[in-house]
Amino acid sequence: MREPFHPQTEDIELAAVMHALSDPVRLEIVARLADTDGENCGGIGDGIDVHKSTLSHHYRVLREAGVTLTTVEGRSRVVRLRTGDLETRFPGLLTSVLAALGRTASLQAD
Amino acid sequence: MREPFHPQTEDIELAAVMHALSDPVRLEIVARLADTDGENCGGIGDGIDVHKSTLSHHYRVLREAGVTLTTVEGRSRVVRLRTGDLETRFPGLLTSVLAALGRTASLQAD
DNA sequence: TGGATGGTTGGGCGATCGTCAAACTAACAT
DNA sequence: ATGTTAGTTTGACGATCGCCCAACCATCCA
Repeated sequence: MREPFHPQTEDIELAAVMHALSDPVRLEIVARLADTDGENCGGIGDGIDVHKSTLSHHYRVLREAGVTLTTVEGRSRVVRLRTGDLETRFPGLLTSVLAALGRTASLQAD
Repeated sequence: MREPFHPQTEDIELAAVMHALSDPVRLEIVARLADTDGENCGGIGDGIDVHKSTLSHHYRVLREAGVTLTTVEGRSRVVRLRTGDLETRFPGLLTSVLAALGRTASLQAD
């Protein structure tokens, strides 16, 4: 399958990022991505109690807002936080959000 | 008039704050509050092109999320950013948002 | 080729959102 | 008392949201 759409770093909009991070399910996803060094934790819906299509929707919102990077690996997807891009675009923002979630940002280049 | 409802500092929720800061009009309001040392800039709708009731709605969202503090002064309201409370609850968050808006946080105790 | 796996897409549902308009309330001035 | 000023509240509107279900599409393995 084609690689899905991702905004360029400079096209990431603050309002879109804030909106993406305003939903409990998406915050939980982001928290888990932070736990696993920015990578998706094996199977796209690891214990979050929503339908898989709902989860797919949330992953899309995060991706299109520029929060995550989704790459296709065979028949599964790997999702990573765009830690570096976000730090470039909005310094300190993701770090403080992760801190608020009780996580630590593991800064790495994307 | 009665003083309106404000959440306690410890009751401020991340998702609510993120949601409050995910709308362009509200981000503009926050940016202007940051410009005027956290205070409302004379007249609650200073040049933002929305109806006054819409503006009132946005001020309520910000207040109930814990982003702003609204006090009644005669027949007008004074709105301030809850800079200190937010820094306590979610360190660095408001600062990075204001930086993203091209503003500087003027940290003061509320 | 066929079947299972992993995820997306589209439709539909109720709920919430941002907006405006109109009515209302409270504070001040005359 | 009357009017003005400043803002809230209520109700309505279309748009979007989060959710599920069903159908679909790719990929991999037999």
